[in-house]
Amino acid sequence: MEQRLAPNTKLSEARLCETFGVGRMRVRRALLLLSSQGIIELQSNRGAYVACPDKSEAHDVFAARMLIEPPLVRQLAQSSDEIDLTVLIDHIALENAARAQNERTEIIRLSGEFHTKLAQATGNKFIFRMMRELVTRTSLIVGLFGSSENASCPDDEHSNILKAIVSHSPELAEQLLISHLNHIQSGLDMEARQEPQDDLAAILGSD
Amino acid sequence: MEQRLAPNTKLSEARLCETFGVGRMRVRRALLLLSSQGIIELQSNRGAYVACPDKSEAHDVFAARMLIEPPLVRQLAQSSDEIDLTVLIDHIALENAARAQNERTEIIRLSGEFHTKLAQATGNKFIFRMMRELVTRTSLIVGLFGSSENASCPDDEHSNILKAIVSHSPELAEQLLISHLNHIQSGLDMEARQEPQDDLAAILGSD
DNA sequence: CAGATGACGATTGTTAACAATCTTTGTCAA
DNA sequence: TTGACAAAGATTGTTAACAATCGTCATCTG
Repeated sequence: MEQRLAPNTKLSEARLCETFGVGRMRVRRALLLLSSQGIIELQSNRGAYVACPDKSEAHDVFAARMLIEPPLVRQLAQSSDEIDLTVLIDHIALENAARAQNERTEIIRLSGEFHTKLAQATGNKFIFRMMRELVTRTSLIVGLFGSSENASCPDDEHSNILKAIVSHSPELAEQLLISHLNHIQSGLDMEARQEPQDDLAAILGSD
Repeated sequence: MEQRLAPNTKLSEARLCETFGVGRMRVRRALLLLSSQGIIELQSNRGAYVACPDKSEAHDVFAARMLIEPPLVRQLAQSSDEIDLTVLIDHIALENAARAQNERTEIIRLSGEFHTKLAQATGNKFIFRMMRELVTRTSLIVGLFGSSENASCPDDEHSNILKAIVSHSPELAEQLLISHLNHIQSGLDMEARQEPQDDLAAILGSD
């Protein structure tokens, strides 16, 4: 969930085994699950490779989010009384703290997590799972195509969206989120893809 | 994809092995994938059981579909020129044929597939995968809570939705789909759950 | 007789050796 | 030098035996 592995990196079973100190069975099981989530790609008899989304896939991810998230925040804004949003308020604080200290990695992670928690706030397991998958993929894409500076979400758009939700302004919340997604997408440079550096442990936390 | 297994049925590895004539590895891999899709539930050291959605899960599934599908068909209706809808037209024909011959199993299967193909028509891999998962879960639920007669989708609502799409009527298409989902949901009897009969091969087609 | 206890059988989880496939490297010939 | 070909090495896929866990049933005790 942390985006720290160069796309197309080969994940050899043997290496993963000794890295995590587990048997090959566990590794293979984890790889299968990751591939079912589209995070890695399993090539028969050739090994596992970190997914490398292309331009078209990036477009699809944002199209899917543009389809789901606006109605989602609209719904949240309509029924935000029965819903616990303290988690999100705390989350905004975390984001600000990370931004204050300029911890780029943490900022990116938290930026994605905001949207995931937004979905989680609906209390709907399926909506949550769908958004988590889309956010994960978005992180991959931002890591690939994002320019170094504004790779994270623009400063306090999250805060504004949350404010619109708690103040029961569905239209405003929806509009802010649409703008937000557009900002993220337009912050990408679809041509020159840059390689992030390695760091195994992060993405494979789920043994 | 066929809903032919009583929920809570235990899927023993040994039995699956000899049923499909494959090694235990293949079976375990398939079970893991099915569990990641929420179709079965893996209990540690206790085996795999067909998922048994409860009232609350059923509610969540329909809420999720209600969130996604209306914007989806609206979008399809707006941009249906650049999109190939012949698959869906053919599909309607298949549905009618099955309905004419009163093949209940086939009707249910095709009814779900209509919605999946609707998502596929967007050409968006992620939207397709999300809808397929939701439709699969819906099939489980309809099989559990659906009364025997109207378990399938009402007669030609699919046809009307498709017509609205091809005639570029986003609002109409959206409204028809909402009604359609409501019809399905209100056709469920959330109290008395009835047991479908067994039939292994269907759901596990993906070895 | 009710409940607890322990052994047995069945099922799942794991490991390690084996087989199959792919990649690389080295050799040879054009 | 370049290309094809073949052998060696490395990696993945599979199988089968072993270990661990769970459920059941019989037995024992209060």
